[in-house]
Amino acid sequence: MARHSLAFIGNKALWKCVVNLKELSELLGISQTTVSRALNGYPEVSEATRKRVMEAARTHNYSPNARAQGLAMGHSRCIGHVISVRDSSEMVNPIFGDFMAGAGETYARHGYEMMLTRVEADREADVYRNLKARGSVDGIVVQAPRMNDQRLAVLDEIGLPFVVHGRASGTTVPYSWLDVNNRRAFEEAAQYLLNLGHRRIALINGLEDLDFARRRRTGFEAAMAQAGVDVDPSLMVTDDMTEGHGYSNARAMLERAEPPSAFLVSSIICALGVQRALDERGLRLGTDVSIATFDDCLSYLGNGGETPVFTAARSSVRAAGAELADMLIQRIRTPDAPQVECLWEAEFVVGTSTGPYQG
Amino acid sequence: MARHSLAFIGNKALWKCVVNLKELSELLGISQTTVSRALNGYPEVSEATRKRVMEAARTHNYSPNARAQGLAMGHSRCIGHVISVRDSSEMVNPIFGDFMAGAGETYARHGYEMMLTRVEADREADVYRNLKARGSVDGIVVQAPRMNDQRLAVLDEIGLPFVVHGRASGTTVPYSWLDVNNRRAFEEAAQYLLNLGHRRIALINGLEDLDFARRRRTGFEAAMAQAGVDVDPSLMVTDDMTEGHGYSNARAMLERAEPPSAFLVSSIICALGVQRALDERGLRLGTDVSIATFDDCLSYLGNGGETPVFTAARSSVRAAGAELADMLIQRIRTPDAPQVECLWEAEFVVGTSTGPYQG
DNA sequence: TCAATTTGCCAAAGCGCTTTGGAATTTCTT
DNA sequence: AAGAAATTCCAAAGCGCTTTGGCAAATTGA
Repeated sequence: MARHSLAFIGNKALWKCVVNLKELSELLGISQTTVSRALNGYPEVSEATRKRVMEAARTHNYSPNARAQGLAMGHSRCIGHVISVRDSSEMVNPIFGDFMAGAGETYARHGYEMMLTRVEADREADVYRNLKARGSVDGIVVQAPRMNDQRLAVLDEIGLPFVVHGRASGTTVPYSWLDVNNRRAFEEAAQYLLNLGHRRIALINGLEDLDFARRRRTGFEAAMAQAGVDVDPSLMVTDDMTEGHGYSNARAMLERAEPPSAFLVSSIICALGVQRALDERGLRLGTDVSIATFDDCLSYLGNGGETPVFTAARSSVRAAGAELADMLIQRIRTPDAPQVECLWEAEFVVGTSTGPYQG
Repeated sequence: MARHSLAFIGNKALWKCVVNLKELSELLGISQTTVSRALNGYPEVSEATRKRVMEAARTHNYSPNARAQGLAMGHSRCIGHVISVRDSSEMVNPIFGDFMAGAGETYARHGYEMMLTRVEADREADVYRNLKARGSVDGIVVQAPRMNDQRLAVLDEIGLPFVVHGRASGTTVPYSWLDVNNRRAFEEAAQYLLNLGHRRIALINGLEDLDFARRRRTGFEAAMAQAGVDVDPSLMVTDDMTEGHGYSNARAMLERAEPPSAFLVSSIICALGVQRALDERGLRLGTDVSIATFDDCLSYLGNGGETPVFTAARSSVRAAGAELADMLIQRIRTPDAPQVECLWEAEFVVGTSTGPYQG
């Protein structure tokens, strides 16, 4: 057990950056108890000594050992996030970085760290069990819930606090969630396209075992039904939301006898692929063919400015990360508080990617 | 200290998922020592008891508490990654997700977790100090090193093992790194464009306080010089690598009296923006104007297949993550081993985004 | 056969922190 | 001035694990 030891107590020759409570207390000639209390703001210590202690802590660069502290206090001050990778596609969700940046901001403010685990998509439950058993995290953020997701039941059973980004239709356990009103967003977007005169509208959706994708389709179908337009099932595809899939699906549809005049797409990345398919056929975006999309406000894909490129239902995934982190921390602090449910409406913005149907 | 306690030892009514070593040993009527040794594969325990112990551990869902284990052993089995956010741009690096997925794979195989911290780009050193002082991580992966990056000196000083994704020109401390040969990659790409007859070639680079961006420019300039072509400084920009910046920079250049006939771009995301600028002006990609780019092989931006869209220098950031994770674990295990330096050559692929210069 | 190993197990110390239950010391009452 | 009440501090126990140093019992050697 190589522990960096103090060469000379009372001398200046302290080991850089590794002072522990015991050493600090010896240095000050005060008990560990008092030092600990002084640093943690307990009232049983005079302001004079508190000042002295805090100063010493600063000059000697003391920070309590996180593991020891956690062991003593029974928590880890750590939140678990899980990257699920489907061995089939190996795709990493592009929203991941922005979501984490948002969450990380909140965590930092509350003194939490975030712990990441990568796992194959069907073994997530094992990871949760393990994180709980090892006490590695105090809570978990569940991303991309699926239809009838059994993960929530597992988390509920093992008693690990969690919040969900999205919702999981068909799950019976109670849980806190934050979601965008995906149904409504896509209904609205579809209505907008319909109002422009489009009838053959294609839906390029995410994988429909994901709950949000299913909701989006529902919204799309509702708008179409309301307008009395039949949905051509062959114009609805569900696929990984990559640029490549946007391209290939759009291309296939455009090659058909009756190509769509508008596309409703699940993400900007995917929409860029659709756009490429248009370009390839010499179709002008917003004139010959329209695209509306969902926009997660990814930081490297700005779709803002005066006139956005893409007509879109917009909701910041980064803000969602920040808010969910807050919700989880509340949940951890007050486990008996009622579950929180939070439905955000997407903002619909009109860009240059849509235009009236050209007879 | 709410600790879930065992209701009835010896009875079936064990608290789900929370058995500790002591309880397990009492359950088995064996000392903690022996149970611990049995589970950790020490030889001082008979095969019979080992079997018995391991079975009990499995049925009772026992996993050692990570913090207690870490405290006793003096490590955290945890690797730190830092998300730097420049308050100016607030951009999250889009390669982040894929890099983490690659690294996570390696970590999982070796029993490490990854810990994420978000921090403003100029306060990274503080975070490193804190991670070290609190003992939160056993090592760190440094991403996106800058010119004369002082972070490496800090890490070296505080004795926290680290590896670097990229290199930091002007740093004096020794360190292990893995980098793509960015200079060469851009030299090769520029040469390719030059061989196609292009002379007015624009460089849309990343921020040049980042080391890799500087190297890319060097490569570009070398190729131009070698071909005897003067570089027009106004055709070289350095900016955040977003789609928006790709668009706006390309647009500005295309509006000029003497627009470039080819673009050399720092990332596919950025290249998509350039492409948009071309479309807007009715310029055909690969015919009227050529684009060559760097391709990090992001999982959601496939540029593969028979004929890639973009002519590109290609190197998988995911593979880099996996390899760097391996390097760091080696470094932690054998701190006295010599530093490892690893230079990967990008693979140059020809796509449809480039074509001969149209006099 | 008896000493010398080896085998299989255990009690206890320690990792660095928090917190309980006092014990001194000071200050306040009357 | 003496007892009550704060105030200020401390020793020690405990969080759940690993590891040291030993002690019996089983095995071996001559």
